[in-house]
Amino acid sequence: MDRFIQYLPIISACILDVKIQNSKFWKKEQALFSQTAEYALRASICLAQGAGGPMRAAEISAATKVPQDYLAKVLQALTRAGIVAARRGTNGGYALARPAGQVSILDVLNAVDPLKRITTCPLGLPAHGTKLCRLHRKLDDALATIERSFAEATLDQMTDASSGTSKPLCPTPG
Amino acid sequence: MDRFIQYLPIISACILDVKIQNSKFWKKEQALFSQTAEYALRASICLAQGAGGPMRAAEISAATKVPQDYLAKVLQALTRAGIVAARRGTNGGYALARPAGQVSILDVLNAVDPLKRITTCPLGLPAHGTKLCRLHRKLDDALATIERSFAEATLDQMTDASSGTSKPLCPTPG
DNA sequence: CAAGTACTGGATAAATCGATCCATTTATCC
DNA sequence: GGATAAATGGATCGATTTATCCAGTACTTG
Repeated sequence: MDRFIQYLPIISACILDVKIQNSKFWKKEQALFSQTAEYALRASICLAQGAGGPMRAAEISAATKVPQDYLAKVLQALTRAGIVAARRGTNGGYALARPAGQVSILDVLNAVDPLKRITTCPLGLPAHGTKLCRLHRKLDDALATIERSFAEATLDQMTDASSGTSKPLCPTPG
Repeated sequence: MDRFIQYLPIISACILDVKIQNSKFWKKEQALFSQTAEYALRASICLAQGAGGPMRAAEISAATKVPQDYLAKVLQALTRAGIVAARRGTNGGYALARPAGQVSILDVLNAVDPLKRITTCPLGLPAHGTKLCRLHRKLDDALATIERSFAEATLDQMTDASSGTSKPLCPTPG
C-alpha cells in the first residue's frame, strides 16, 4: 500500500492513549497571563483599595500574597511606568500615581508584560504571504478583544467599593 | 507633613521618565501565546493544507519555519493528544487524525499549552473571599471569550482553500 | 545632624521554556 | 532479510522567568 491511512480507526487512538500514560507527558505550566502580570494587578488593586495613604511593600505583600522581594521588582516596574508613586523613608510606601478610575488593567499589564499585538507575519515573508496568515488574523483578533476589554476596565471597578455588595468575591469552583 | 501626596504633579512624572531611560528597564518578552502554541498551530494548519498525504517533519519544518528538532517534540505532543497521526519509515510522516473541519484551534492549543480557566481564587482563601476577586472574574471572562472563539475556529477555516481569494495573507504593518 | 525606615538596584540561584543532538524503534523498499 | 527512511524519546544546553539576598540610597523623624 502506498496510500497513507489518514484517519486512524478508533482502535489506534486507544493504543495512543496508552502511550500517553507510559511516557512522561510533555505538559506546560504556562498560563495565558504571566505570574508577573498577576502580581502587578493584585498590587495595583490593593493600592486602589487602600486609597487613603501609601502602603509599604511589606503590607502589600501580606495583603496580596506576592513574595515580598519579587513584589519589590514589580512595584519598581510600575513606578517606572508612572502608574504608582514611590516614597522612601519613614512613612514611605507606594500609592497610585493617578486616581484608580484613571488606571486601566491594560495600563498595568503593559507596564510589566506588554500585550503585543501581531502586526506582521511571524514567518517573516513580507511581500508574498504565507499560507498561515488566517491564523494570525484570528489570533490578533483575540488579542484585540482582550486589549479592548482591559483598556475599559479601571482599577476602581475591581475594588469591593465599586459595588453595594460587600462580598462578591471568588466563587468556589462549583 | 504627614499626609502623602498621592497624585504626583506632572513634573514628578517627568523625573520618573528620565529614570526609565537610565536604568535597565525590566522588560519581558513573553507574548500572550507561547512559542510552542504558535508552532503547534502552524504545523497543524500546514497539515490541513497539504491534506493529500502525510508530510515529513522536515517538510513541515521548511514550510512553517519551526526548528526541526523542536517541531518533532511538538508533533509528538499533538500525536499523543490524538490530533495528528504519525507513521514511521519510508513514506511516513504526519497527517491530521481527523478532517481539518473537525479540529479546532482550541484542540491544538490544549494539546501543547492548555488554556487554563480560573476557577478558584489564586490567593487561596476559599471561604472568605479576598478583595481581589473582581479582577479574577474579569480575567476569566477574557479567557472564556478566547476559549469560545478558538473552539469555533477549525483548521480548515485557517487555510487558503477556505476562501476564493488566493492571497488574503498577512498584511504589512501599515 | 544622627538614627532609623523603606525603596532601589545589582548579583545570584532555581525553575521552566525553547532548542538541539543522537541513539533507538518501527516501517517501507528492494 | 538487509538497507534505508522517518518518527520516538532520552539527555543536554541556553535563554527567559521567577524568586531571593543584600548593600546602597533617599527620606523622615527627633
